[in-house]
Amino acid sequence: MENVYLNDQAVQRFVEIQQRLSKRVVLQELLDEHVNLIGGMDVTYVNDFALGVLVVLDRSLNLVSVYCSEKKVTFPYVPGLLAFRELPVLLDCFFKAKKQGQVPDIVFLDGQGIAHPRRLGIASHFGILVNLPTIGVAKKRLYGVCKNEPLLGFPEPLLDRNGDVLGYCYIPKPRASPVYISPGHLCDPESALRVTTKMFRGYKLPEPTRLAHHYTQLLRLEKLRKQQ
DNA sequence: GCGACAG
DNA sequence: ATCTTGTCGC
Repeated sequence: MENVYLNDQAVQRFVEIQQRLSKRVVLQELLDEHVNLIGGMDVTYVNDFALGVLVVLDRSLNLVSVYCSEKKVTFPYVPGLLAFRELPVLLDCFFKAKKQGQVPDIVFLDGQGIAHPRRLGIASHFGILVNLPTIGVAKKRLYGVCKNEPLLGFPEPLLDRNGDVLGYCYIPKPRASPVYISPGHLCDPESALRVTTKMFRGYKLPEPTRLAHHYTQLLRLEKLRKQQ
């Protein structure tokens, strides 16, 4: 069920959905005092299954809770269409948290926000669907260019073809490759940078996504152990 | 036509 | 993302 191929017409259908949704993305200042409960999400894969995690942290970055979900994968990985592959399992995690009355004030996702060909990376798409501020922190670049190479602790603007700032390329740790920070929804590039730089604790990734990735790997080991 | 291409 | 060991360095 994983060998799903998308022909050009199918790709175009999803691209049009993104173009329509991207008009709903709101870029605005996000105040620090509105960031108390912090969410972080990630997804891993085991054969045909996607395993998702939502971690919730308090403003001191202490872990408050972990929500997880498992879904069969029904969409292939296509650069630019990542959200259609990962959103199902992520939304399920989010709804579990919501049922517990534990909705984060902001959510960090592993991937791009508006630093995307149609300004609708997975962080923006998720933010629109749940109506929450989101920030995307990706380990690789997808779209946009930097004028210079970033230096440790000195963000370098990530620009689109018109010179508009999409986000920032940033090296949080010595000898680490940069991460790409961009606002998803209800946030702007400057706020995304300011809030995200407060989330680093000595690792390449900010605590919300780093912890989400950690729990996702634990789930993966558990899943592999059960089926062998 | 040739690269680039989140996870 | 995943497949995978050792190794350099603090």
